[in-house]
Parts: sequence; C-alpha cells; structure tokens
Amino acid sequence: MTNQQLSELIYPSLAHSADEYEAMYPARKLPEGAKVTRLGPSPTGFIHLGNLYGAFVDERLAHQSNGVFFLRIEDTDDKRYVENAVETIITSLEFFDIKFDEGATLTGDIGDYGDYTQSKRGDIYQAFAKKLISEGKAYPCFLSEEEIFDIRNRQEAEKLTPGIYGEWSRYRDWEGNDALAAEIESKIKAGEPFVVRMRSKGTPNLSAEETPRHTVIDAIRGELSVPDNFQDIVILKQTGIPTYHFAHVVDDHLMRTTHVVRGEEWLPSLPIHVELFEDLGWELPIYCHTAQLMKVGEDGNKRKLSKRLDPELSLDFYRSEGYHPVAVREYLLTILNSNYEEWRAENPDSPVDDFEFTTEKMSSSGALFDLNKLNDVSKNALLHIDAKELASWLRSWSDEFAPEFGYVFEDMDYLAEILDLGRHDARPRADLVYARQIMDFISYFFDESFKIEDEYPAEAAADASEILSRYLDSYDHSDDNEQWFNKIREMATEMGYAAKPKDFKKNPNDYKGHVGHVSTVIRIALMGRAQSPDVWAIQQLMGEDKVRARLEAAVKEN
RNA sequence: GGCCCCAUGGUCAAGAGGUUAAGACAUCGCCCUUUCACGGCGGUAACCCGGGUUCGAUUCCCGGUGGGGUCACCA
Repeated sequence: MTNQQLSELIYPSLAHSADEYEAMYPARKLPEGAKVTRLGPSPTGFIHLGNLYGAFVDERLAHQSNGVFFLRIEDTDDKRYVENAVETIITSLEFFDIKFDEGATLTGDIGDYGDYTQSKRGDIYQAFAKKLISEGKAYPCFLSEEEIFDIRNRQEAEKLTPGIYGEWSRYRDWEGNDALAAEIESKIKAGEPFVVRMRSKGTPNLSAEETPRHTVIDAIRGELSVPDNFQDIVILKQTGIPTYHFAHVVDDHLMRTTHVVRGEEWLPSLPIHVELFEDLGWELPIYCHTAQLMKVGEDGNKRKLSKRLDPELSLDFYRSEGYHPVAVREYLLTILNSNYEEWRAENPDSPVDDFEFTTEKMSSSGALFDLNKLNDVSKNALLHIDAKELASWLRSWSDEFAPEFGYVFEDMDYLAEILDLGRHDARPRADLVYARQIMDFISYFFDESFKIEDEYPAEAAADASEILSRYLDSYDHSDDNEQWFNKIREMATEMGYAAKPKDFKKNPNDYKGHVGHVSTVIRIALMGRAQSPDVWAIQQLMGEDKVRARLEAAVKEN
C-alpha cells in the first residue's frame, strides 16, 4: 500500500480535490497594502472585554488599509455550542461599532470565501487532509482513549514529554511494515473510527539547545523563537471535523487572511501551525499575538481574564451599566496603543477612527483593566456627544436594561436640557459617566426618584426652617443669577452668616457659618443633596411650581 | 516539571547606551469657588536582582527571580 492508495482508501469520493479548492478561492483583488483580518469566535455566547480588545485590532487593521474584516464561526467543538450564540456575538460587537465586511451574518453568509462556518466546511478540510495523507505528511491513527492514557502514564514515568509522537505512535510508521499496513487497511475497511494525525518531521525530546528553531516575525512582538514541533497532533477528529490548528491553517489560507490577530495564549501552539503551513506549502500569515487583558486575582497577582471567574468583564456588564460604546472604544484604544492619549489630547474633537492605529505601538505585556481610567475616559467622551443624542441613547439603554427609569424619558427635550446643564460653560462640567450613574446624578429632577439624601450642615441646621421660609417668601423665579444670589447673601448676612467663606475662615467666631452653608440648606431642600450643579440653573430648569413645592415640603418637614 | 511570552511609580505607559527617567489615571496639598464637578499650580511615588559588554547601562548580552500562558479528538 502506498500513501496515495491509503488516502484513496480513506476518502474515496470527495466533492473536490485540494487543488480545486485552491482554485475556487483565488488571491483577493485588493489595493496594495490592504489587510485581511478575521474574528473567529467559538459560539459559546460569551464575549468579554478581552475579545472586544482583539476585535478592535482586527477591525482597525482592516478598515484603515481598505482591507476586509470578516467573521468566521469556529464551531468545531459541538460540546461548546450555546443557543443563539452567533446572534449574541454579532449584536454585541455591533453595539460597540465593530462591523464586518464579510462572513457569517444573521441572515446567511456574505462574501466569496465561504462557507464562513467551520462546521459546514467538512469537505474542504478532508480534501486537504487527504492531500497530506497522500504525501505521507499525515496518517490515520486508531489509538483508543485508554491506550493514549496508558502512553501518557509511561511517558510521565520516564520523564518524557507527553504526547503522541515518534515511536510512541503505533500507527505512524506503517511504511515497510507489511503487517501494520495490512492492519490499517483492514481497520479502515471495517469502518473502525480513527483520527488523522500530522506526521511531524521534528525530532522528539531534544534538549533546548539542540532543538532547531524558526524565527517568526510577529507584528506586535517582533522576532519570535519558535522551536520545531515534533508532536503528531490531531488534525481531524474522529468525526472528521478539524481541530483548531488545522482549521486555522486551512481557513486562513483559503480565505486569504493576511493578518492573524489572536491572544498570546496561542503562542505555544505556533510551532504546530508553522509546520502545517510548511507541509501544505503555504506562506505564513502575519501573526499579531496580543497581550492578554489581566485582572488582579484574589491572591493579589495578575491573571488572565476568565469567563468563569470574571462575569463583570463580560461585555454585557458594560452594556447594562450603560457605558457608552464610544467611551469603551476610546478606553480600549488607550490601552491598545500607547500614543493614543497623546493624539487625543492634540485632537480633542476628531472622531476616534481618525487615529492611526499600529501594531508596533501595541504593548506586549498584559494590561490590568482599570475601571477608574474607563470612567475618566468616559466622562470626557460623553462631553463630545450632543445632549439630544445622549438622551435618546439613554432611552434605548433604559428600554433594554433598566425599564424602571421610564419616567425619565417622558419629556425628551427636558431630559436633553438636564443633561446639558453646565456642559457648554467656559469650563464645561464633566458629570456624566455611564447610564446608571447618570440616572442617579439627575434623579432629583424627577419626583419619582427625588429623595432627601444628605443632612443640613451643622453650621446652619438650627436655622434651616427660617432659612427656607425666608427664601421661599423672597423667591422670584424671574430673578437672574446675580439677583438671586444677592438675595441669599443678604439673607445670610442678616441671619449672622458671613457673606463670603473667606470672612468666615478668617474669623470663625464672628459668624454662625457662611453663605455656602445657607445655600447648602436650600440645595438640600431642592435637590436632596449637598452637591449639585448650579442651583439657580437647576431652578430655572425645574420650573417655578416644582421649586416652590419642594421648598414648601421642606418647610413643613422642619 | 518542559516549553513559550512578559518585566519602568498603585494602574496604563514614554524612553531604545549619556535624560533633572515624560505623560495620563488614581492619590495628597493649595488655588478658583455658595457645594460638587471642571480648570490651574504643586507634592508623594518607578527602571526586579546578579554578572558581563562599554568610558558609561533602565536601555544590549547571559544567568537568576518574579508574573503570565501552554502542554486535549477545547478554542
């Protein structure tokens, strides 16, 4: 039996040959320098910030170069599949403005390089596996789970690298062994299950110094030292479905991916991929191994984000808290490219996508996720969003995640005015961070959520009742800001408070307190809290009736 | 344990042989101010260790140490 005969025996009737597939998916016609990237999620229905981080890199690389960014569903593990996962992936990414040009969509594939779902590409993988078998670069393996377990135990006892390779692989060297060749032939004819393994050319168990190496250039990390692989890894599972390794190599070649962006956890399997590309006679794509987003664990050490342990890093967390997609995008960019913040400082009003993103400026060490920084970036980002736009965005957030705030959206113009409070001053206020926080920040405007949260300052608590009734009596809604404050100052002085805080600080024994304490009493009666934007401006927005009603209620309380 | 990746303040990070070792977030103080926010000024705070190479290493090389990742018919 020859390798050629073996391959025919295993795959007697495939729809197409490897060469035919090669011709069906020719090189893309794209402008010089255009990059083709892809996102290959497995449909577990869970994406976290780390995935988004990687997706940004893909998206920017492709779209900055007039290239193509496509979505490929990597569902080669049926155990992992979660209902509606694909939909979740697409809509979550869309929310953060990650859009695909090609690939799987909710209504079917778009593009000429499909199918874009790996489970539908069985024939293609088999055609290439057949080619490898016919060339002696792969072989069928009938080792059972128990046998593999046994091999591993013996290897561990001998302190050898575990795995199926070299002499440990019983079905590897059947050439020149007629008995074994006959055994394989009869097993196949009998329909016994098998996997297809790569027949690695590497020499097993060499010392680190003896191991031959390749140098692969990584666009983020520079030169990578890749030791030769010697493991006969599985390329096709018993089901005929490929492992990640084989699917990656076949798909990214056939789909003409130019840049493979993936997490650094793939670095250890790079030797396998290098050998597979070589076996198939294909050129290596440019790898971009991104650093993992980290988190501080319970032991105080950094660790990789984990879907089990860190549900709060799920994209849904940010969506439900109401972080604006632009803010998240902007934050990610600050950790993605070290020169981003500098660029942003120089171009405060430019759209994010004007920034020229480069892999060279990416850090190769894992960044710790920093909520403080996100919040800071977010409040500046929201400053650039028009109030009306912000209002309607908040409404759609509420519809989906917080319907209890429905009353906030009854008058959208009013909401927009509230949101705009102080945002156009010479020194604009930056109060708004994320939707849930905003709901709390503006809660005093609505009787549904208004409540007294703070206590009157000690300096003026005893006079609270008098302050409020005098204020109410003299209240004139048409007063301008200056007239209004002069009245308060006058009243404060009459009641024994300093007209200026400085006077009080200088001679604390001469006064009960200062005008600030007096106005805090008013602030609390109106807003329920000691801290808020300008009282006069808020009163103008609330309207005279509401202002009087709040003051009257406060007087009654005292 | 083998292999791979990484290593500058609390965090994100510039720097690429000679710098008073940037900047941002956080933090502290002061100023502005009727509160807060914004803004301004200032402060605390860092090159993991040991060997080389060099006139000179945070920077280059080697070795440790530390952290991370990975060793599946998961991706």
